[in-house]
Parts: sequence; C-alpha cells; structure tokens
Amino acid sequence: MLEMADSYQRAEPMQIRQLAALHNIPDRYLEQLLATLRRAGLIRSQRGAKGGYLLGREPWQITLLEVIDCIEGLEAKAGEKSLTTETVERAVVRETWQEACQAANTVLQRCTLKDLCERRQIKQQLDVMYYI
Amino acid sequence: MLEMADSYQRAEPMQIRQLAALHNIPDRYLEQLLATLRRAGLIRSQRGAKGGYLLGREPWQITLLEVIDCIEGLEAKAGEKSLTTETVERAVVRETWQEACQAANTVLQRCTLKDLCERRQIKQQLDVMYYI
DNA sequence: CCAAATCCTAGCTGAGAACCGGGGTATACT
DNA sequence: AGTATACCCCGGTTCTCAGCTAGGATTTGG
Repeated sequence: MLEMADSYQRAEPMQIRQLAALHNIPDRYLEQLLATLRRAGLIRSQRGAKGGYLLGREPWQITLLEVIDCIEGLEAKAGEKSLTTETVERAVVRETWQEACQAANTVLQRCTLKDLCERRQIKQQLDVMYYI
Repeated sequence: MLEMADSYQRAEPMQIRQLAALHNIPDRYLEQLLATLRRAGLIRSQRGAKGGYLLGREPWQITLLEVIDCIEGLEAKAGEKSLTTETVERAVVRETWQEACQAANTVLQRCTLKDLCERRQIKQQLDVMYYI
C-alpha cells in the first residue's frame, strides 16, 4: 500500500511483480491480498498490458485501520446469536475488551498512508546518514 | 479468575472441577490454563485432598491485562533478530501498531478483577429484575 | 494406606493464514 | 487482428496454533 501511495502521485499503476519483488512476497499470494483490497474499494485495478494497481482514494484518505480490517477479514457480526447464550462473565469481560479495541482503533484511524509515507521517507534519509 | 476472586474473600480454594462445571469448560483443559496462571504467580495452588486454587494477590491488585498477557503467551521478545533485517516499511507500520497496542493495554491495565466482579454483580441483579 | 486433588508431559484436531497452480479474461501495443 | 502482458477466479496444499484429550506421577488430608 505504501508503494502504491508513492506511485499514486506519479499516476502510474504498480504491478504485482514489482510489489512482490520489492517486499519479498510471493506474487501469487500478493495477488490474493490485492484482490481483497480491491473488493473493499481501497485500490483500483487496470487490466491488460501496462496494467496494475492504484490506490482507490488519495493517500491521506486511507487509514491504517481500513487496510488492516480489510485483510484481516473484519467479522464484527456473528455475535448476535452468542449474545443470547452469553454468560454474565463473558459479557462483562467483552465490554472492557471492546473498549480496549476501540482505543486501539482510534490510534490506527488517525494514521493515514500519507503519514506513513512521510515517516518512511524520514527513516530512509536517516539510514543514508548513518551509512556515511 | 472471577470465581476465584469471589472465593478469595471466603479464603477457601476453588477446585478445577468446580470452576469447569460453572463455566462449561473441559476440566482437563482448564487445568493447563490454571498451570500457566500459577507459573506466572497470578494464582496459588494447594495440592492434595481439599486442595484447589486461590488468587496470588488481592482482587484489586490483578489487572485484566496481566491475565490476558499470561494466557496468550506474551512473547515480546524474538524481535531482536528481526530488527536487523526489518525493512523500513515494517518498522514504520510496527511503530503505529505498537502505539495502538499500548492504547489498548492502558484500558486493560485500568481494569482489575475487583472491578469486573462488581460489574458482574450489578448485571446479575439486573437479570433478576428482568425475570420478575 | 487410600482417596482426592494438583502436577507434568505428550499428542490429537479443526480452523485459518500463507502459499502454489491451472486456466480464463481484459487491455495495450504493433 | 493477433499477441504479449497483465489482472481475475477457483481450488488445493502446507503450516501454525488455540482448544482439547489422555496417561500417569506427585502431594495431602483423613
């Protein structure tokens, strides 16, 4: 996603091969992840020769939370039936647990791809300085 | 743990059979969980006949975070070697991720067994009122 | 001693993440 | 049009691990 955020400004799509090579991910597997992201609307695809993937929105409009929820198969349902059989103990613990999740999500929500790209650039420049 | 927090005031140990029956957990499995909790010092055990388990500390001195970290096998190490091979991208994402974990942990840290017991009691009384 | 309880160690199982492969479809370029 | 290049879809394989099962050793109260 970060690579695509960079390529977004250049308005040229990224190809699976490139992304896979850059991050040492098997390209066949990366293809599935990208399909999931596409179905969620986080990225768009261009088929055919010279095709590839592009962000679905501006880099500052995509949060880390959206990306993670997407590929981690966000299933926030199925709790309906268990609510009827849920014990009091489970309910009490679950409330605090969800409160904790909410706190974590707030952090991830605040973090956009643009933020991450900027931090990455800073880190990369620091690496160069250490090398000298 | 909540059951033991209640029994802690009565100063009598809880046995695996009782705990398992109360919460529909296979006792053989519960035994392993309790062993983990014991090794972490969260609970103490009394062997032999009339034995059982007791909290290792007062109910208000044990947080939900400790319990969860304990049974979820908190492995916060092993990141040493990967730090050397960690890419810049992973590092940037991991920082935000850990920040989110920290936020969640803060919530769980604030929640003690005593708090949960009190909330449970309130909920149970509400259930009774609904029943009438 | 004996019954009752915890302790220790090893293995089984189902679900899900990571990964691979074959064949199909759309698009750009010549 | 034809072809090469990419994405698209679906099914299967491997590996990990939480959840669970099983057998036997050890400690303690009566």
